[in-house]
Amino acid sequence: METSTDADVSRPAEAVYEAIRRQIITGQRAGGEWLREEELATALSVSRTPVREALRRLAAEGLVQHERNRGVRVASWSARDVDEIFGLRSVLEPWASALAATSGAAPIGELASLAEQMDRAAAGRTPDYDEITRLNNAFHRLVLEASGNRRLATMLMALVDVPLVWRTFSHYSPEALRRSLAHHHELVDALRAGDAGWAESVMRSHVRAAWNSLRADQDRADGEVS
Amino acid sequence: METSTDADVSRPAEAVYEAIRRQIITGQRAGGEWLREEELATALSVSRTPVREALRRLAAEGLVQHERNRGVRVASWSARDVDEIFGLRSVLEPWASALAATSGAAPIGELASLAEQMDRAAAGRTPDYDEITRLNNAFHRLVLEASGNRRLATMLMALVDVPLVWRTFSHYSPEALRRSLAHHHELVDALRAGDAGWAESVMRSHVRAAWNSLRADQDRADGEVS
DNA sequence: CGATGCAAGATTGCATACATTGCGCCTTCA
DNA sequence: TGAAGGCGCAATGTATGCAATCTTGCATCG
Repeated sequence: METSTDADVSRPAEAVYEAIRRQIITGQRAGGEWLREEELATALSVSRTPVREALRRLAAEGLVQHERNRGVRVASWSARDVDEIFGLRSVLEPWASALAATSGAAPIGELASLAEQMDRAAAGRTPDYDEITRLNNAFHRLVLEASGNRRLATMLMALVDVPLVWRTFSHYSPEALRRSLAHHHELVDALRAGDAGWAESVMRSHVRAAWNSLRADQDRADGEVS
Repeated sequence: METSTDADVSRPAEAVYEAIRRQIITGQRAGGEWLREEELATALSVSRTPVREALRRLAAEGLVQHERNRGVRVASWSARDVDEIFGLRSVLEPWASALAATSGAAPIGELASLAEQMDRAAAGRTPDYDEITRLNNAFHRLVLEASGNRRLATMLMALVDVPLVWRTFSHYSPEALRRSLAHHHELVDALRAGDAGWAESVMRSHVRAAWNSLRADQDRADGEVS
């Protein structure tokens, strides 16, 4: 599923995929916006062929929607989508955490370091939400990989990346943010202790708290997320 | 994820996708076998373009593996793959069943009918495994759709379809087969009763029993599954 | 004035031609 | 005789051209 980091940019198809993906996730492309093959091709200095390939791939991941003979448009997310994604995450990520706790493959040191870095990024008067998001993603990714189930990791990473569009952390209240950061530390402790039940429970709290923050924010702003 | 049934065959790309998929699932293409674009194109009377599109799609679903500049080969499944897939199913399908029990969207009548048809297909001296498999898939598909979570349904269907390669039911002992069929009826009852906990539990038993049957068979035959 | 039909433009879908990469085999040299 | 290097074939990756389809604007008719 090749998510954001690394990837061989030397091949056009890969570079195009990364470029378009980036534009969507950073919000440069609004939800519902049409992605024209020709336009992207000229902008990226390639032909339509690799562009088409990238778009099909993004469609498979759910970041764009493909309409036959009409084109591809950036996916727009409804409250239902949020519920579906967080529902899945609230089932799968706790399980992944439990597996990671007993697999012995969890990189405790790295995870602890990431948790601390997030603390620093959140300190001060104006939290660096982009940095927090980046670190948080890396954290979750490591946990998933430590589960030992590659398919689980692949499926979940696609789900975890999608919400990037929502700038999740910027919706958090200061208190919710502090709690979220504390969860990370607690999860590290649970993993270090090899306590599957504890790890599972912490992660479930973590995901459901995030879900709730987003939902609370939606109720105020209502309507489409992206 | 467009699985087997329906789908517009009028468009070449779709027809090609279905054709290749069918060849893999029916076992006409062995695991590890190379799928040459040119060969498929001439065999299906289209150009390489739609063939490439179909192959990329199959790669995204995990049915084939793509090696850069070398080609695409049919995925070969190890014991680890079996564990990963059934591990995921044993977490997600019970949850889907619980959702279906309370959503009120479960098509009880259809499900009951499918369960009975499976009984008939399994009766007699020589069970019709292909028919049982087809009905079983339809059954699981309906349950997933009734969960109301489209992403969950999509993700799981890809997982449920993959084991078709393994001819799961032909590995069952007569007793295991009877139990599996009984599970279907019990699940229908649980759904009819709207008892989420019961539905979840039955489905978990169902999946884990299937997992065990496959594993027992593997221990005897050992080695690669496909 | 509104609705319908049609035609032109735009865009995707497919086919084909060219470029690039990887692999195997043969040659050659130590 | 074995290993290293290069050449040639085959297959994928990319570019481009053509056909089919959809949208849109305008003209025409009721």
